[in-house]
Amino acid sequence: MPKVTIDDVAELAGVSIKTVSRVVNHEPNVRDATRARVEDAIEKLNYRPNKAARNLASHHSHLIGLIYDDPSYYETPSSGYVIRMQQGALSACHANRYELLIHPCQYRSRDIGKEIKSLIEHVRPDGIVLAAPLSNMPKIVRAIEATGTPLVRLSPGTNSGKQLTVVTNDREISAEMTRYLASLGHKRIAYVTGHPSHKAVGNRYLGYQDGLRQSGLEFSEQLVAAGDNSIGSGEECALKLLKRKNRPTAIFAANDDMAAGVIRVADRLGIRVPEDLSVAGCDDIALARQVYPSLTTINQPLSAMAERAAVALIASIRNKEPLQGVEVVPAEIRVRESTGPAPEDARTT
Amino acid sequence: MPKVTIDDVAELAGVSIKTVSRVVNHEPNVRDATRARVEDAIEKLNYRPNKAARNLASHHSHLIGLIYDDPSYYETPSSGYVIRMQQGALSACHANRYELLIHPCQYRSRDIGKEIKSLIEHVRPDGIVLAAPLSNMPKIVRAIEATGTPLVRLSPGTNSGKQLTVVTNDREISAEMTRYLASLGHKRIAYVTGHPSHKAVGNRYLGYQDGLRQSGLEFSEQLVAAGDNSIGSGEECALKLLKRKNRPTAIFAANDDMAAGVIRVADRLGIRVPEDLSVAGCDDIALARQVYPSLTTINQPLSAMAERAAVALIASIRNKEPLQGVEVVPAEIRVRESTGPAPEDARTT
DNA sequence: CGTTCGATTGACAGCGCTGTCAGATGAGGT
DNA sequence: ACCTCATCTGACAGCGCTGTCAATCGAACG
Repeated sequence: MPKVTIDDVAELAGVSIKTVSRVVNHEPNVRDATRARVEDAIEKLNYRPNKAARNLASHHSHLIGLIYDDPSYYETPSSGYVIRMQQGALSACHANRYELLIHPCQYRSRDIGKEIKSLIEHVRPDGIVLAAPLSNMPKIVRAIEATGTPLVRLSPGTNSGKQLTVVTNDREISAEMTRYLASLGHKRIAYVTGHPSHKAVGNRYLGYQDGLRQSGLEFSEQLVAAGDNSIGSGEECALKLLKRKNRPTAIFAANDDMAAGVIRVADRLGIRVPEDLSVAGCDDIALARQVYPSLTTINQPLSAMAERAAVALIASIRNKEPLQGVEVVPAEIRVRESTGPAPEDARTT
Repeated sequence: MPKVTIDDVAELAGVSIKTVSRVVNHEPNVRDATRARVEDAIEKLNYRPNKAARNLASHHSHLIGLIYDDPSYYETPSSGYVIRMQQGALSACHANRYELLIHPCQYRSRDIGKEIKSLIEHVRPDGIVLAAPLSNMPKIVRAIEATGTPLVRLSPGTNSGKQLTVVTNDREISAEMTRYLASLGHKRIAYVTGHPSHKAVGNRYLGYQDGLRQSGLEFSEQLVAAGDNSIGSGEECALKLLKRKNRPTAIFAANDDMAAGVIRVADRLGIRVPEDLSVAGCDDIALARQVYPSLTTINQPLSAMAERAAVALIASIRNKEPLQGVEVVPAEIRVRESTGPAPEDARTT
């Protein structure tokens, strides 16, 4: 691999190195003919710009940091979460000739603030994407802000405001799911709430209520059971809801694990899904496709959100414009086998 | 954040910048007193070396690439796999002031070779860790070799030899698991094989046979069923094995998914685990801890393997020594609830 | 045909560090 | 006191690129 430098390209193309630099960096003010000549030379020589030199001269690291909660401390589900975010962030970075540096971290550790600050000082990324639930922890957000590195937060529960925030439309899409169930003829649509500490999950509950209202159905505490996001809690809630004399014909759970629990209990009780009972979840985890019947659910556009965050970050670095506001990446309903028309005998009730 | 350069440190410490550089890079031939003085100055000024400048001057990128098969094309299980490798590689890199660049890729894509070559030429990592199953694909290995970048392969099925290879002791540990079952009094220990294309899984089968021999038990085709690594195939195999008149008292499956299938079937058949039947798996996926009873299994030291690979890579870059041979990272047996003493009435048979 | 002004191009000075190599230093031996 | 040799230290020349700013070009215009 004989090293090819910008000088070689400049010589072959008969221009100055500065012009080559302009072409490589897609800068304006290069005549088309010149650009073409330079591109030819680059092609011929198989020239690859040296990142270290570029970084040194430009005072940019061309690195984006993705900081998230280390999933290896938990059970699997969260690892899919991480992978998808990485994917989105990676594709945004690569499209812009940036690199992505991943940094899982344990927010429990006492010195997490110092740790992150030290990480940033050493690596000097040009920007940082901070994933939930870290995006909602003041200690961490402050540590990053203290370094002055541009920051985009993903799905923070609260909106502390300074930086850009990328969220999804939890409430609206949950309302839509509820309306979808209503449109199938369901009158008694129950809801299984999630862990109260999880903000997004709270929004889903509000969306459920919106959806009922929009469909002309009445909200009733009788049709709500409180889960904690686990499969087990989904089972308990299902049991509670399905043992009622006037049992619901549809159950909407705040996440897929609980929805899976509902299906499991229905199966045990001899209630057919979706003929006798429609079940809907939220998150579209792999499990949603693996259970039988497969689960109608709401996807979480994690990849798209991370991508959006990285793109915004890079754009703001380029334009030297500050990063602010809230960006919404819409989620979608994935209709699968677990939902269907309400049973005939329930439609009039 | 006023930028602190090496010159500032040199001035404060009253030495030349070269000496500061020596201290920062842990080079020898610096008097202890001098080193201490410089370290004080670094501390006082909160100096952080500039990576770009270092990379440029040293002709190293201080980057390690981790290339693996993009898990987002499959169902979840593999994402845990990726996370664990990332973890191991990350910790090795950070301990040595290297950064890790992740690169998921789809090996199906026709131009995968070119893609990887181009990636490497652009990024110029100092070394590459190549995960299974990519580590076993000649097209990919050749593409990397063509760039001249040092390479370490994880668990390649075959040993094409040139580069260092990090593997685990599949065969030995499977033999140990078999002996463990035998030591519990089991005489009829069945085996569920995995997908034949998967090399590691083949080694496990050999280990099973070794284990039987070492325990003085006879190998019998009657006690082997052929699965394909899926839960479903585990169920079929279990059905086949457990319907035999002289049914096995222990079943060892080549992976956890199939072992989970075995447990499920046993449950359906009213066979108690572990009282009537011991079940062992392999891989220690999250599922192994989630099923009831939890699964005795063999862990896959993915994190340790990736860490070892990165450490070896960095060491070889430092010493400019070539990288060769095979390194074995031992796996361990995780005893959980699914295995126990053989039933009394079977111990003599 | 001379001017004007934006578009295009190039000369040059670093960016902050490391490799090289020569020079300084000092412990130990004579 | 002087020499030797291993140890320690510093001067200096880049690494390959980008930012700055001045120079040049050329189409439009009077």
